Amino acid sequence: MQKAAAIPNSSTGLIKDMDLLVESYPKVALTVDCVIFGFEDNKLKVLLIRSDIDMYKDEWSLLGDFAKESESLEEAAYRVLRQRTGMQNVYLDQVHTFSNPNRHPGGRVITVAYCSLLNIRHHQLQITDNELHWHNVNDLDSMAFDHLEILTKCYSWLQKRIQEHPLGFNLLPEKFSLRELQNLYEAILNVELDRRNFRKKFFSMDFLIDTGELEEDVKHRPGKLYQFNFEKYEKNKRKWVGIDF
Amino acid sequence: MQKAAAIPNSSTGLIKDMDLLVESYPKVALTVDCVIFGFEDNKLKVLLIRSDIDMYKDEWSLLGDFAKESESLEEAAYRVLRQRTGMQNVYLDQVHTFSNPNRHPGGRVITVAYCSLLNIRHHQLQITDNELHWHNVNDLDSMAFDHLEILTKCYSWLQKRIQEHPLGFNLLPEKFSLRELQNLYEAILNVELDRRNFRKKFFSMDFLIDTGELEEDVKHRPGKLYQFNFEKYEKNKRKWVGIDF
DNA sequence: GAAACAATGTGTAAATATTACATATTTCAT
DNA sequence: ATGAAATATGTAATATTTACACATTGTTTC
Repeated sequence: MQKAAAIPNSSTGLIKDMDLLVESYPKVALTVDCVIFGFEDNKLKVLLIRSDIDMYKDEWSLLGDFAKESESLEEAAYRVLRQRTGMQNVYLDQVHTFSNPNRHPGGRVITVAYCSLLNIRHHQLQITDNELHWHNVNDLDSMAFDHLEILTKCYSWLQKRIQEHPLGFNLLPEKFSLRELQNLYEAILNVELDRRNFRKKFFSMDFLIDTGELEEDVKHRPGKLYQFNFEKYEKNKRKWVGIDF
Repeated sequence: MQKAAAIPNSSTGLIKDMDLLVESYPKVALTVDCVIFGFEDNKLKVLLIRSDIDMYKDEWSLLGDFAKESESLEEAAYRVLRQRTGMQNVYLDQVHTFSNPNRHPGGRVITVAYCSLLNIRHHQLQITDNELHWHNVNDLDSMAFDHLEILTKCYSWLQKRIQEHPLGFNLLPEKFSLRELQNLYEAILNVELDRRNFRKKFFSMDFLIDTGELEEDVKHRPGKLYQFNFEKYEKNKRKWVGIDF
């Protein structure tokens, strides 16, 4: 059922019937894919699901879904997060859109990749559900569809982004030690950092709140526990990050 | 003509008929919009076209088009650039995807914004064609659709990006003076920069080639003309830009 | 409970990068 | 020849980053 292209108004040259205009062009299926990062055992993790597609039956894939008729892609991404992890108010950011015509075996499907950061402990993963699994980001070398490419892009994005904004806090528990924070940065950036300089840098940023509490159940001298001052960060981020969007 | 949803294989739970799967979800029209930046008279410009949509008949819009059946969005964006400016091998980068369900009056249309940088002089704009026009980026306060939002996003993106990568060279003639380069940065970042420090910084980056030539037709002492060493930039960008993608 | 251990917590000097600022040089216009 | 207006360059002060050493605190072991 092919509709005719919109016909410009003969006197003005302007298109009046927008519906006809839009209908006359090819349409595509649209998905979102969430790259959900977590942090555990000093390793950066990503939440994956066993592929439900026959041709990728031995592969893992990102958590995604088709966009519904009248939701924005951001809404769709939040919906996927909520449905799969049960979590709300999770950090989420759009990273890139993947549109290779052959990326999906079922036809033309465009996907918009979102990067999400959450605290694994807050998320009650049904371990009984062996369809979902946290993977070490650095151990993956094959995934369904073009998902490894998407993951790689989001990982690079995160590495860059975490050096400009303190996103890492989203991956940590509410209260954390400086050592945990440093382990997180080392895991994401794949480098070793100097303890003293790391500490100095974070204190100079001035959005760590000393809770007065100490670590517990730790083998040696317990470290102080801090909280992230989200409020202060929101107020000041323009200053210390430079021009940004 | 509604197709049934894909039926999982009863024994494995895996989906076999991908076509059915994809067909069973809502589809959307897909466009690319190119934010084409240029530089002239020490002002940052953006190339816009008079809207051909009746409801936006007094507004300007970005250069865009619907994606064809089997081209990637990047290909579509290059096609738009080629068709509208006649130029090839132009700098192009994907910036963001806009998906507000109400952003287009004709129905659900997703658009992927690309940022492009080109040298206005290389581009033979048909000035007779009053449909196309270079606008001062900072003078725009209203556009068709959500194009002002898209432009704003791409402009912020450019401001950030130009401080990490020397993209600005794409906006300048092949040979340029240091003053022109500085004017460009000042126009994009909307700041005044110290001449001496600017010079020092760029020379330390070490991809300016002294052509030995001087400016001509200039009122006072002519400045040296430089070329950008694209080769060296490509080889070294990882080092001086830090982690990036 | 004293000593060894293994972390945390803190300070300081050196190197590097950024900022602020001044003077000499070259060409054009008169 | 002179003055005007830009280019070209250097240097000191400041801020940031890096490298590195020692004291402190709580745990474990004997």
